[in-house]
Amino acid sequence: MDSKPSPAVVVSAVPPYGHVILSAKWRGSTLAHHFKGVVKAIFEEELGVVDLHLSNKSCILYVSESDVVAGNDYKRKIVRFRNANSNFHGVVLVEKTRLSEQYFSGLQRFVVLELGLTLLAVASPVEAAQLISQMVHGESKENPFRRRSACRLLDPVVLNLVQQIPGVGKVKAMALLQQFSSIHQICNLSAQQLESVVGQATAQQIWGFFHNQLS
DNA sequence: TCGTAGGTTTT
DNA sequence: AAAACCTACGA
Repeated sequence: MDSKPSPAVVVSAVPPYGHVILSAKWRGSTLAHHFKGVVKAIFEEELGVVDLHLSNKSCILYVSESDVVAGNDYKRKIVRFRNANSNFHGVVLVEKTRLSEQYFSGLQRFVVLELGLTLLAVASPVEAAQLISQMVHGESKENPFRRRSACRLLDPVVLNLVQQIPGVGKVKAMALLQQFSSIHQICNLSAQQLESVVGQATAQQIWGFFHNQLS
């Protein structure tokens, strides 16, 4: 069921779950056509330089094969895209085809290294639609397009285990793993060594947790 | 899952 | 003493 009377007023640029907002110029395009049945498209006239909004606070700029090959000052466009959407996670979706692949590494250097945006390559509009569908559907689950607050270097499983130690919460678990990197290491530390990271009371608690056999 | 009250630890 | 932290509880 396509809902044709979409609201004329833009309340916000964040679509409801399972939907994407895309700029009106995509109406009737191959890309939009392949959303059918998987994600719902809401067309919006004034989206500025953005092509597509996802509800996970991401917005997408689509760079087509012809944009790349013709050099259509897409760089200027990407810069405007980045500047206009500081609150969102900017993703540049580029068509990497036989014709455009020779320009890809240059584009990659520019988008990722210089602008700090995410770059995703697809071979065709159909593939782009599939990828976007996956991004939309993966929103509720963990997905690689979500902004991560914590640093990715710490294993979340290990982090959780360390937090099971009484007196140790998020902050101290992070601090401990930053300094000692493994549970195995932490459990062999003396209370004095632990005190270099954590306070005296907590150091005792941690040492006790590993060494006091509770009855 | 997220925010917060209330008690404890750290500085 | 103030700031930071931990935990448990309720929306």
